[in-house]
Amino acid sequence: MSSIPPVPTLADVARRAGVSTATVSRCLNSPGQVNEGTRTRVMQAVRDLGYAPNFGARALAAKQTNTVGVVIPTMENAVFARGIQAFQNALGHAGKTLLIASSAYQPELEDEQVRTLVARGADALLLIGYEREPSLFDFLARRGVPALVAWSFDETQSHPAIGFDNRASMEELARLVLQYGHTHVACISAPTGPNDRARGRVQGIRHAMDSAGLPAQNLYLTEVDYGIDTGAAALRHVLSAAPATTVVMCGNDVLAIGALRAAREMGLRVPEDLSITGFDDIDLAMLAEPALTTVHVPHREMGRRAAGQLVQALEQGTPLKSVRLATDIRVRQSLGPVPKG
Amino acid sequence: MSSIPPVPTLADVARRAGVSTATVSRCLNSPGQVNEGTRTRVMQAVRDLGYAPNFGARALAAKQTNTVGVVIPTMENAVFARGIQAFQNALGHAGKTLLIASSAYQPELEDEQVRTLVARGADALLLIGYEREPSLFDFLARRGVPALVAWSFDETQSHPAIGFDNRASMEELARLVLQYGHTHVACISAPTGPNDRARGRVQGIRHAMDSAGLPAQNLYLTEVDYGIDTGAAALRHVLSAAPATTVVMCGNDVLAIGALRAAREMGLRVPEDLSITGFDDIDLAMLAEPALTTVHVPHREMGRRAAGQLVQALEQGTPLKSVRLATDIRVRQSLGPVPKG
DNA sequence: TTCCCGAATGTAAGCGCTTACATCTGATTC
DNA sequence: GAATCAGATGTAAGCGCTTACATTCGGGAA
Repeated sequence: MSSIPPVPTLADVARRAGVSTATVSRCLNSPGQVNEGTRTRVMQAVRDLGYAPNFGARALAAKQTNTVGVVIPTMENAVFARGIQAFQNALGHAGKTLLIASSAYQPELEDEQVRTLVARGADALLLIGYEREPSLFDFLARRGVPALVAWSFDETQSHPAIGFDNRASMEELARLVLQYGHTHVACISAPTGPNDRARGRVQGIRHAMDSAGLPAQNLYLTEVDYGIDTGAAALRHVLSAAPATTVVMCGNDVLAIGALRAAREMGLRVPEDLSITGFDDIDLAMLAEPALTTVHVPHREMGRRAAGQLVQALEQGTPLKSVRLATDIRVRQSLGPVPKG
Repeated sequence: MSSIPPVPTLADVARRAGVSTATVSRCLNSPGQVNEGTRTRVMQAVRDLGYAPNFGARALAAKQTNTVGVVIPTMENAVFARGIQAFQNALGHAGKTLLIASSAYQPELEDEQVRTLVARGADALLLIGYEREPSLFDFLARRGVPALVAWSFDETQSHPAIGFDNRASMEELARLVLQYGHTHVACISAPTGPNDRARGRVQGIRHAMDSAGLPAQNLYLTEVDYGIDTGAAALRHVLSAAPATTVVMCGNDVLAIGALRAAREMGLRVPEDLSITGFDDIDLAMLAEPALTTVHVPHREMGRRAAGQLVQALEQGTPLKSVRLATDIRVRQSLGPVPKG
């Protein structure tokens, strides 16, 4: 592999520039401390040799890796891709690199991946949602790894988080739905078991209906995995299991798009025969036919600010603070009044 | 921060289990070598102490980080998100972690990010497209870092790659388009300057037209940045700059979706008044109205196989091999015959 | 001129782990 | 019962870098 010319080390550079390794190290890390002439000589040697510092050695000696980890359900969900892209950009500007692990929505994997990321040298972490073993947070605290929860915000939770209140946002949308006169609501949700975000959204609907004096059985809830096809299948199921349904509130836009497609395939007009809503406001939401009424979430801002906080925590030791971001309802064509008759 | 109980080290575990550090290390890395009784005792100590290995030390001593890097234009493009997600999954199964950098399509950033990734300890790399300084490949070779190009395949290039032939795939689609009788083609492409994939696609169209005996000026080419809105704007521009156009071939589906939207806004029926095609076959392509005729690319397979090759290269020293993946045309409604009259 | 001080540089001690090699144990063989 | 051997474990030498501390040197103050 690394045949004749072995990878150069700091010592090689030092020898070539006629200085000590300490000076080379200083040139690289705090150039201000080094006399200009020396510095140019050293940098030349670095270039000549094609030197690049050894990561492990640097991490070991400096006790930090300049790496931040994130555990994400999946990048295939545009919602995460968007937020994480912004997160990564901001991190890059601060000289940090992103380490990614994905859990494929399997909760038992999540905790393990957090540990893996820490073992892989993550200086700080971003976690999606609160849902994890308390011992995990202990572990992170003990190791001094700042961890910020994102995509969720719940004032009853103590861990610092940046996100929005899933429950309140969905409740707001549900209120709007009820104003349109709907009384029989179906909800197609992602599995709520291991997912505080999905759960919060369902609670929001429940609460809005409750406040409006509608009985619990007027909400028909079904849980399916993430996907367009599963959303489509769920719509068919809902309409046969709860035929009185006049509006289907979906836990996210992808499910809603699936539902929309199924409705079209079944010959139902949206919103004349059936209303459908989403959550997230992905690009697709606006492009769908009819365009989807949904909850807009500031994913990019969330990613950017999450990075900012983590970088500050790492560099200045600033403690993490919870931030609640505002969401807003995007009223488009997929929601309409209750069909007459 | 890491207050009273300092982070435990291998030595702490060894002491508690009453063995040497070597034994603990072996328990962790090759458990088979250790007597079962000893192993349970050690593992118990590991758990009691909440020990997790120090990454830097491990990397330094073992000379590898089990980390693979990728430089990606952006995760917000579903095409990359999909492939990278599959890549990451496969890597995870092999015990490797993914390090991500994104270039935001800025070529000058790319090379620097490759170096950063290497300095951050990436054992191997995945690069999108061939387009980079030759010295970069030298650098990687000298450091013994296997690097695989993805999303492209070009037999005239020597570097190992896994991907598809952008030129040939687009040429195939263009042939189909010409069969429909179109003679005045417009192409909305991503910037071809720093992007061999975009360039290949344009060449494919050129070549098909050439073979069909159509003059070069019958192709109107415009280049715009990635995005739905830019695609929409480009369509308006194309139709005013080249009014004879009867088909718009877009360099990717996102641009095509934008074009579709603009056409709708302009009151044009697709495909009756104007045909539009895409490339990539993202989810959106099938859901659009009308559904998009496009080139289907096996992104997930590409990601999975890229991971496989890199892992093999790392663990068995298997040399990287170029793989050409097949694409196929998905004929849907957005392409139709030339409008009469 | 002598002394002191700060800037520039050098010296060397780890950082926590892996691993080649050495040692020890008990079973197996003759 | 001695010799042999394999399996289990211990010893200790680094891996390449950062950084506290030591040293050197030149110039300004006294």
